Amino acid sequence: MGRPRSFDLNKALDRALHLFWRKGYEGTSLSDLTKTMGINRPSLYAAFGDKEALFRKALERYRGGPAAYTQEALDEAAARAVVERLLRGAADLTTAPRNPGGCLTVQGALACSEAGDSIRQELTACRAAGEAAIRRRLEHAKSNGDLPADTDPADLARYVATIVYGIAVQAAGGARRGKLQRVIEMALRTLPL
Amino acid sequence: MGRPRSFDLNKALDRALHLFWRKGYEGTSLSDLTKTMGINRPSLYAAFGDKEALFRKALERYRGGPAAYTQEALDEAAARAVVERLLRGAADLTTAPRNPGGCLTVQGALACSEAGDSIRQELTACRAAGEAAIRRRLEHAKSNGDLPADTDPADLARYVATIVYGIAVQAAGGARRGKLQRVIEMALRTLPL
DNA sequence: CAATATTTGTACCGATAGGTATTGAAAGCG
DNA sequence: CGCTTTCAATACCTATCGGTACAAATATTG
Repeated sequence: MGRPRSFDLNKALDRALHLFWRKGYEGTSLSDLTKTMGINRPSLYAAFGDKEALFRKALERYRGGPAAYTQEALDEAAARAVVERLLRGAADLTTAPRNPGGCLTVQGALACSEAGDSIRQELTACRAAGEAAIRRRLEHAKSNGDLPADTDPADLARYVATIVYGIAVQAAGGARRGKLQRVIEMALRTLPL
Repeated sequence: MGRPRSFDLNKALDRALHLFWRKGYEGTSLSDLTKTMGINRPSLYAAFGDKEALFRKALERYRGGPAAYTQEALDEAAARAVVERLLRGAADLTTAPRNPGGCLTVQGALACSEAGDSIRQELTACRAAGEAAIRRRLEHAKSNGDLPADTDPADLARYVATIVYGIAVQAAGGARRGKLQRVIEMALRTLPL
C-alpha cells in the first residue's frame, strides 16, 4: 500500500551506472544523478540509500549486466578459449559505442579523496576477485592437463588481468576496438597454451 | 628586490606532485595542497597559478623526474632492451615504496567531472605522446633490421603501452613489485624480438 | 468515503569546494 | 632611515557538495 513509485528502479539504476562509469564515483554529483535518473533527491535516497550505496548497487548491476561476459568466458571448455574470450570481451565492453569508454571497476575510483576511499577499496577488491576467479579456472585447467606443467596459473591470471586493465585504460583514452584487437592478437600469440 | 619567498619552489611542487599522484586531480583539494606544501593559499596562487596550472607543473616535474626512465629506455641500443627497460621501469616506478602506488598519467584523471575534463584530456594526450615515442623508436629499429619485418611498430608500441597501463592499475591496487615482474617475464617471453 | 501508508516536490541544512581582497611583514635601494 | 616592492596571513567570497525536514500528492485498505 501507499503511493506507488513513479519510476522504474532498474532503468534509474542503469542511468546511474552509466554516469558512474563515465565520470567515476567522485566525479559524479548527486545533481548529475537526479537529473539523469529523472528523479529527485529524496526519491533517490529512499530507493537506493546514500551515494555510496547507490554506487554499490550500480556496480552489482554492472557485474550482472555489461560485465557478465566474464562468467561466460570462465565457462569455456578450453583454457585458451577462456583467456581469448576474456580479452575479446574486455575490448568489446570497453569500446562499445553505447557504453562510456573504459571499465567501471578501473576508472570508478582508481585514485580519490578520503571520502571515496571505501569505494576505491571495494573496486580494488572487485578486481582482485575477478583475477582470483581466473586463477582458479586456470588451476582447474592445469589439473586437467589443459595448461603446460611449467606454467603458473597465478602468474598467467595476473598477466591476463593486467592486459584487461591496460585495455580499459586505452579505451578510456579513446582507443578504438580494432586497435585493441591487435593488442589481443599479440598477447594471444605468445601465450603458453 | 622585495620580500624573498620563504619556501622552496621545487620542494613544494614535489609535495603537490605526490598528492596529485596519490589522490588524483579532483581528489586533491586546495586545503590538502596548502597543508602538505606548507604554504597558504595566496602563496600557492602567486607561485603556481590556479589548481589546474599547478597540476600541469606537477605533471611536468613527474615527467622530468620519476618518469624520466622512459627517455633512458628509449635510448637503449637494442629494441628488445628498450621494451624491457620500459616495462621494468614501469614496475619499479609504480611500486616504489617512497612513491604513491600507480602512475600519475593513469590515475591522475582517468574519469572525472566536467571540471576536470581539461586535465583528463591532457593526461590522455600525455599517454598518447608516450606511446607515439615508443612507436617511433620501434620504427627506427625496424629500419635498422632490429625488428622482424613482419612486426608492425605501431602494434607493438600499443601492446607495450597497454601492459604499462595494466601494471599501473595493478600497482594502484596494491600489487607488489615481484608480482609485476612476473607479468613482465611473461610479456617479454612472447615478444617478436 | 475516511484512514493510512508511501512517494513526491520544494526548500533547506552545514560543510567544503576553488579562488580572492586586504592588510601586515620582510627584504633591497636611495 | 624612508620608500618601494614583493611575499605572507587572515579572513572572506560565491558555488556546490552530500544529505534531509516537511508538507502536498497519490495510491491501497477498511
